[in-house]
Amino acid sequence: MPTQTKENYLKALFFLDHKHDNITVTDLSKSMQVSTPTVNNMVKKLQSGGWVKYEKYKPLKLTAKGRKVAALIIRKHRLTEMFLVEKMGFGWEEVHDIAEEIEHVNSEQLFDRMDEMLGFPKADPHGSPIPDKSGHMLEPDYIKLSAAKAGTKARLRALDDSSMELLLYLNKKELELGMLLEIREIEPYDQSMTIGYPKHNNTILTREVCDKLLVEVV
Amino acid sequence: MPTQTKENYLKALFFLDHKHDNITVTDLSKSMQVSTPTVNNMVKKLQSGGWVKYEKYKPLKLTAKGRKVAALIIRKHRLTEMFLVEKMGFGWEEVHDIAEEIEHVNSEQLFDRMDEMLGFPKADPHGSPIPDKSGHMLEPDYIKLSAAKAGTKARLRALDDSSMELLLYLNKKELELGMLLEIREIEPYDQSMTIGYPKHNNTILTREVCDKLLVEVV
DNA sequence: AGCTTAAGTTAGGCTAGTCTAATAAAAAGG
DNA sequence: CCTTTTTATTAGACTAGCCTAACTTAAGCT
Repeated sequence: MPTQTKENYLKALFFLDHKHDNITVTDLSKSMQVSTPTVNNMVKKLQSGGWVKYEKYKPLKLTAKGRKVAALIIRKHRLTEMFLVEKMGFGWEEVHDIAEEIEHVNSEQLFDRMDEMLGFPKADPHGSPIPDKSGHMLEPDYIKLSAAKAGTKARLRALDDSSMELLLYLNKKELELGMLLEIREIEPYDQSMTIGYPKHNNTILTREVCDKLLVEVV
Repeated sequence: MPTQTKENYLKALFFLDHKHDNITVTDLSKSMQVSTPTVNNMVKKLQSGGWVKYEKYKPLKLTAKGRKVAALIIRKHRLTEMFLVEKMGFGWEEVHDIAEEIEHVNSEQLFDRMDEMLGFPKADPHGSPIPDKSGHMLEPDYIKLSAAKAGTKARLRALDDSSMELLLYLNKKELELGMLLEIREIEPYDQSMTIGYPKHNNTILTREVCDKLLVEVV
């Protein structure tokens, strides 16, 4: 069992792995908000534990074991977020920090029970997939709204970033997961989009926002 | 904000405070399962933080501030236990260890929400009182069943010890909080009691067990 | 009261996780 | 391809928590 700190490093590595192909010490240090020597020191320990493959001056790689540990923590995080929203009435913008702490609780039973009570959900409140008990997670191939053409109809399925700021912005715009969006117009100058969706017929969203909305074209 | 470790020391001090009048370094070291030098070192830090009053070779004392911090953690612990039992279907013998971890989660909202969902309970699943948000807790003056006379009718209200072993034993005997107990007979030789209660007319409980059952005479 | 035992304290050392400063290797760019 | 810049590593130090061994103070018992 890795310590709580090590679990956080593994989680960060897991996420970096899904973006870049080559994870550098610097990437991880930025993601963990610690100095590079700290990361250097830590990856050596993570290697001794068999969670990471590390060779001097080479990119970092998660081992299968490390990837599984990370996925199971993400599972606990996302189940917790879903539980907080669905069973305890929290808003989707309030749950991240709480889940960040509860994800380290050592109790299979607790999370299995949440899973059961939630009816074995496949995604968390932000649309991110929940890994199964063996650490596998299927990532639906949603596209960014910003990549869709004018006239497209698409359902909002997930967010590429669940920062409090974005979530509060979407709350204000009354944009929710599952809603059907229709791209009415794309402004050629700045790629901002005019979107229609329930209760909002012509809302303008900037490129920056559309980049973070993952949709399923219908 | 004390660290998680310090919170555990304060909690232990709080409980010791309710038993002995003079808390010694040795008491705390036994309760925390660490060496006396470790405790010695820690109480100095707890003093700098203003949670404990400490003078060399003198008994340890919690300050008002320390007592409040401890009570609030106990509040979080007991609300969590209650939530796990009432809202998530756990058995009263399963919840201690999980609550031991969740009690350190830093979110007033989480515990307030539990409190609300539970209807502001006054006791946890083992009958222990739940401190209020300002750290105050009223302890009902239940008596030990072992202190009652033959013929007494009393309601089981709380346990003086919630070890897994006792809880599993009580499960086996189908003894639950709130049940009306009637002392049919007390064996003079070993003080074991013959008790009647729902579905069990003549169960013998040893002195050791009766010492841990807190009742309200009716 | 004086000696013995128990309890508390100090000293010094260990791991986990962090840092800064200095150095070494790799990558980038003329 | 050689120099500069960026990135990675090493060295050494610090805090939080823990330990054992040695020593000191307090308590307990003739």
